[in-house]
Amino acid sequence: MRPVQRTSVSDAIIAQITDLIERNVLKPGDRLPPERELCKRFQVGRSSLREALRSLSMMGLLEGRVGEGTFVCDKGQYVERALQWGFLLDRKKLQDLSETRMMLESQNAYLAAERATPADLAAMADALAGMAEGLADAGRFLASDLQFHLLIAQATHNSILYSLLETTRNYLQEWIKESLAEPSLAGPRAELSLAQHRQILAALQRRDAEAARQAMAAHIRSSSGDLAEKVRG
Amino acid sequence: MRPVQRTSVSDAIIAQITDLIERNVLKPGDRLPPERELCKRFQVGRSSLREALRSLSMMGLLEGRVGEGTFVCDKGQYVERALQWGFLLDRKKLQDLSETRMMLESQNAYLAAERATPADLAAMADALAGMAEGLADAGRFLASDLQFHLLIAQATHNSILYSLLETTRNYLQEWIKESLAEPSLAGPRAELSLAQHRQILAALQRRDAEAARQAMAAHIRSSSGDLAEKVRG
DNA sequence: AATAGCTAATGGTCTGACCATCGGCAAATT
DNA sequence: AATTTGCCGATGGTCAGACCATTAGCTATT
Repeated sequence: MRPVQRTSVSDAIIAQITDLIERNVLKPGDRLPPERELCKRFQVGRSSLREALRSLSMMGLLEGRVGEGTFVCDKGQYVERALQWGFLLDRKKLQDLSETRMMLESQNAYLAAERATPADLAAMADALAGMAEGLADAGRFLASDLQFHLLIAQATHNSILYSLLETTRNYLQEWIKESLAEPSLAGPRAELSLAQHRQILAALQRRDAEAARQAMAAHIRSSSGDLAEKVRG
Repeated sequence: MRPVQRTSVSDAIIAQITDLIERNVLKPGDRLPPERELCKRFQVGRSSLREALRSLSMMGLLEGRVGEGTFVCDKGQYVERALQWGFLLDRKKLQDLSETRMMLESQNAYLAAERATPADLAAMADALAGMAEGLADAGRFLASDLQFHLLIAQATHNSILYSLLETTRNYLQEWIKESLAEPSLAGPRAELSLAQHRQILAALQRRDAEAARQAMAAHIRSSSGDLAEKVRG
């Protein structure tokens, strides 16, 4: 004997709708029939239907707009979202996260060197200019800094890697803010950071993947050195 | 002026409960108060509460057992729920994911070479022996194979990297099962794979991080070559 | 032609009810 | 005394109906 198959109504609805989206019967942007209409078609109560729709919304498949209807989202964020939930629980491990970030950034630099388009490189140059102009303005400097790193991740043209870096940086952001509050970033440190970024961009421009990776690794090591100490302390 | 903050009741509940789990107030295995009790505490209707609980269940954070109550899942099970949607990946995403996995695995090998304890190495040797014994049994061979890779990730002693690798592999495996036929692994391919694993372990044992990374990269490149072709086709 | 106001449709929420299942307990059985 | 049986309350799962807030589209007023 084996455990009997116990199916939940909501799960069945979720399966059906997911199947429709997979088979492209429901295309991104399409509008679903109203909830009350779906209730009649599925022969279920509105609660069960809504629980199903809610779960699908949470997964990024659907989006409900009050007064308008329920729509199919552009497919794209499932995996990223799942990965995000994935290590939601281990967030205490800052050191691990920091290490992961460093690995992502250097490896992204490696890939970006091979794949960056002229437009990607131009955008990075812009961000670098923004950093230079913001030498006196810590806020603007850091914004351009962040943008530079995200542009590199974007230049890998790998959405998973981009989203992973984005997520790790988001988690680390609060501690980064803490370290920027100190005057340590002002003056020579900012100029060092800028020089390192120039080095990275130069490596990318001449398509030297290994140099790009090492430059990025060196940059992060030096720029997050005291961050690591703070974490340990 | 800016758009006013429109908060949904369910979302608020989801935020509160996830926060409790994150802060470890709710530990894995714990039982939540009954739904009707939670309704009174949150001052919300049961529909909204249930929509929230359903979403959390779908994310693998909670598990409802009829007649018993709602429980916090042990962390780790959330991925299994999520990988149900693995087939929604398009080809580009699969390529990206595959690339991410390769990067994670090789980098993990690098770190593992520096950090693996004797116990870690012994466990890897065991897994390798399991592969050797399972040369005729595809199921056992693959299980030992997977275990070997997870052991390497574990040997980094970085929970984030481990969880990331676990997630990516789960996603890929779900898809591999559907698309990749069995016979390709039989015979010489399995022996090649085994030899590559031996090479990796040897590099780890002599603490040669760079060699470990390259050996792992080479292994994955060769072992996932036909997968990549299938993805493109 | 433009605006204000109305109406119907829709998602969001609440309430109360019923059902199937599970755990625990007491009575009945061996 | 140990085991089985049957029952009861608690609980999650489901359903139906109602009300609310928001939105789009139409209508009538300006």
